[in-house]
Amino acid sequence: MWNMNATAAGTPRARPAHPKPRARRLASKDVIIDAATALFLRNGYLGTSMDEIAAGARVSKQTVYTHFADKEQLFIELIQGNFKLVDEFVRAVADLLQDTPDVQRDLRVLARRYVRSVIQPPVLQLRRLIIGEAGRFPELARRYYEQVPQRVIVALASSLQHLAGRGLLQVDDPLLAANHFAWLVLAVPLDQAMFCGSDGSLTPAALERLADAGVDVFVAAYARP
Amino acid sequence: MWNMNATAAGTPRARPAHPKPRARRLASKDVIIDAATALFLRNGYLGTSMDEIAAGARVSKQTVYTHFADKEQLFIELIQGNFKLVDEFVRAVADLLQDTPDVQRDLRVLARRYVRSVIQPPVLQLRRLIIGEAGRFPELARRYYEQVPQRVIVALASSLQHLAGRGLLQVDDPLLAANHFAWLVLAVPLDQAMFCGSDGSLTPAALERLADAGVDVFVAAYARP
Amino acid sequence: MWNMNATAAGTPRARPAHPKPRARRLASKDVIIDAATALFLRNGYLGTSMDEIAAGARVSKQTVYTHFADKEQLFIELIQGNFKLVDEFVRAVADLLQDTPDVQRDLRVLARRYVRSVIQPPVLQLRRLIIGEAGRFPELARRYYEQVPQRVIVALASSLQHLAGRGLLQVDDPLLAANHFAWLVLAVPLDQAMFCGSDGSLTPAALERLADAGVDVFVAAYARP
Amino acid sequence: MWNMNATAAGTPRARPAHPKPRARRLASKDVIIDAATALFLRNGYLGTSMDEIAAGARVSKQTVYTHFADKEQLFIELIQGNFKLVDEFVRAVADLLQDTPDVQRDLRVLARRYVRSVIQPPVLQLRRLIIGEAGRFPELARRYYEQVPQRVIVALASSLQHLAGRGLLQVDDPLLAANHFAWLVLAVPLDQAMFCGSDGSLTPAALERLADAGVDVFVAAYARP
DNA sequence: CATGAATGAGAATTCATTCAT
DNA sequence: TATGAATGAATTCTCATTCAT
Repeated sequence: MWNMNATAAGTPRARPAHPKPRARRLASKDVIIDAATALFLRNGYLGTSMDEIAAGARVSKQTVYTHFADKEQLFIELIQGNFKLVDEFVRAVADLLQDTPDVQRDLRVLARRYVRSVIQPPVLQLRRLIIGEAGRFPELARRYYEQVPQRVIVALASSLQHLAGRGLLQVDDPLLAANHFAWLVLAVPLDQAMFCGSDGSLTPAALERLADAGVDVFVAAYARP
Repeated sequence: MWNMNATAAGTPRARPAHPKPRARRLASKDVIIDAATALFLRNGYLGTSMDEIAAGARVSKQTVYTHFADKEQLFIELIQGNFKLVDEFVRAVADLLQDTPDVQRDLRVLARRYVRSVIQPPVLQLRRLIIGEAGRFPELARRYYEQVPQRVIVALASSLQHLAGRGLLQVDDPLLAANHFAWLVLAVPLDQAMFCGSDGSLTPAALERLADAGVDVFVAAYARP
Repeated sequence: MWNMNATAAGTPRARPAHPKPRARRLASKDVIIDAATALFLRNGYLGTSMDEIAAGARVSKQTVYTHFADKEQLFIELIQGNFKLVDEFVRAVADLLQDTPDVQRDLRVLARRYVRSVIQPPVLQLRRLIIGEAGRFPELARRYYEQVPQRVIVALASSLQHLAGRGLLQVDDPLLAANHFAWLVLAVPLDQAMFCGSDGSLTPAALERLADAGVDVFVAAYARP
Repeated sequence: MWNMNATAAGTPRARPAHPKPRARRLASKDVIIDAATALFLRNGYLGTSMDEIAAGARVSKQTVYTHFADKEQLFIELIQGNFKLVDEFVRAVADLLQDTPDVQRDLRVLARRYVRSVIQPPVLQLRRLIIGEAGRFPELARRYYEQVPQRVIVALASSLQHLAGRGLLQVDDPLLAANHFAWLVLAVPLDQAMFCGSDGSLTPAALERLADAGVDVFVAAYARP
């Protein structure tokens, strides 16, 4: 199972300092979040009932309401708990491009990691879910946009600017350049995944080829002449 | 209201030979589709009730069921009726690039038209809706992907290949090049629109700037040296 | 298919004297009755919808209402049309027992014919249907009781009285004796059939054994000493 | 009202230790069953709506659904709860015939009790209901047949065999003999009741005369010569 | 903190019946 | 006579939420 709260959920269970009540309390909240996440990602907001969530968490319905004011709050809290999914990749961006001797090679490495980190079922489902519920939760969608994909773009922009400073690239608008890089690399498989699930031709090899091709276009356009 | 069955619906209303019943009969299906479309686009599949649809169409609920077997069929039929939205743009692609003397200028014209045709509320809402319901209607999402965005890509690819034949571009993989063009031009505003609705900074001027910048990158990478 | 209106329905189709309209008129009513009968027998009164009947008769719903004022009338008319099912057997009773030289042998013959004529799917279904709807159509159930099973009892009683007159049986109350005969012979398989459908152990051989045993008891009790 | 869960339902009401909630909790299921039973017996399965049941039990519709998965389950559970109706009579059979000095007299006593226990509105309604719904609930009908009427027959057969062992009757096939006894005694009023409700000529005196006459025929045929 | 029972509003769908052609 | 479209009321069942324990 894909547990996006692995870190948060694992901790309290791992150290039962206060033997039962605390452990149980935290556990039940996490259990609820896990169950709800799985259901929301699969069936959407309206397609998921509080009954199903309680049943999935093996908890009474009222227990769900003890932890979350209502369905909306549960949904919002749960979705926001997944914003940290990109943290790792964002950290990697700077490291990778910092002092590279070969821009194109390392951009390829970065591109492949980028694609790999985004094109995985939970991330894609989350993206579909948030887009689909953007009408019902506009604020949430906006926050996701800013804190997840945009944070990656900002990190990329910063690194590209650094490379430009080293004279390796010609970058006038770093944010725009970061967007061009990101979409040249990611747009094709991501768009396909949005509509066709994971049953398309998205083999790892195909993803790498697409990423490489995107990097080549980027370099051709942005490399210092 | 945004009526995607304009052609079909318009005819009988324009020709009220048999005053009422005929008009009523033929009209009711279209009226239902119009009402349902507006509601589905705004509130999603589960967020829209058959009662609301009937009320919106000023028709009894059973009349809805006389025309459509059930909610799913209504949804599917209605969504598929919107696939023809891109027809016009697809036709324009070939015309625009056929015998252009200035590739970059005409690619810019095309890019602006492309962005303008996609970044408009009904198209965006439809895209959000289909992505959000891709789990519930996978087949429908797949068909949309193939018949709407992919058809544009195929048309673009064909035109780019033509330009390559004329020695104006260097294109090895026309489909990939078409994708690069499309996403360089469209991805930034489309992605933002998916999450942030139309309340972002998507002024026409900003859209044109983004489109132009995308074209420039494309040309820098794909122009014959 | 089991068409209990075979005689009535067959005639008009067989002679299309007035080519179309008359034939069609009569035909459509019969077709409706056939379809409705099959459905009512299988699914009961409430379990059968006018839509299904119209569909089964390949006729528009309004056509059904042209021939029958409403669902109740259709049901009543249709059920009453089946009362004549026993006519043949009633005629046979008198013939069989009139001048018999061997009472026990001919009572056995009669008993077997009786069981055979009752234990057949359409008759059983009709019986279940009328019993099940006796609360909704009490008058209809009463009429059925009098015109179908009671007519057989009356016929039997008359024949038994005749045999008593010939000094072959000792019969004080002919109707009661007829009932005793009928139920000794029929009750076991009929009761089982009411509850267990036709999937019980009601082989023809078993039916004959039961009938014979019932006749033996009857003769033991009613034979002139 | 005719409450077949008398035992189960009576206990909590009689002992209101925890004043309300406990009583309410346990009671509600029984209250629902009582209301549903009355309605199903009167109007049949399809003729009874869950709304009516809830209203009859003065309970919200959802409360009905918390106790019973769906209408079918409610119906099945409720019907099966009535199978124990014959328990008392089955116990009486053995007691009555065990050491009788006068077979005919005690068979008459038994016959009258038998008729009286079967020819009473709730039993008759239940029988009609199950026969009427045998198409929709074949398994339920089969179980009823085996556990209610057949259990009586088996008990009767056992007692008849006992009497045969004492040399008072001549019984080759005890089950068949039991059936003959049961139907000689019961068939006439039961068949009439199935079709004509309780408004027929089924006075207690008439029932006794019929029962006695049936016993006489049985004895005439089965008494040891 | 956790529970089982309860609720009222509303979901999709079907019903018998009628109207205009 | 026969039709297709339309209706309003009713169907079974589910929803998010709350109460008393």
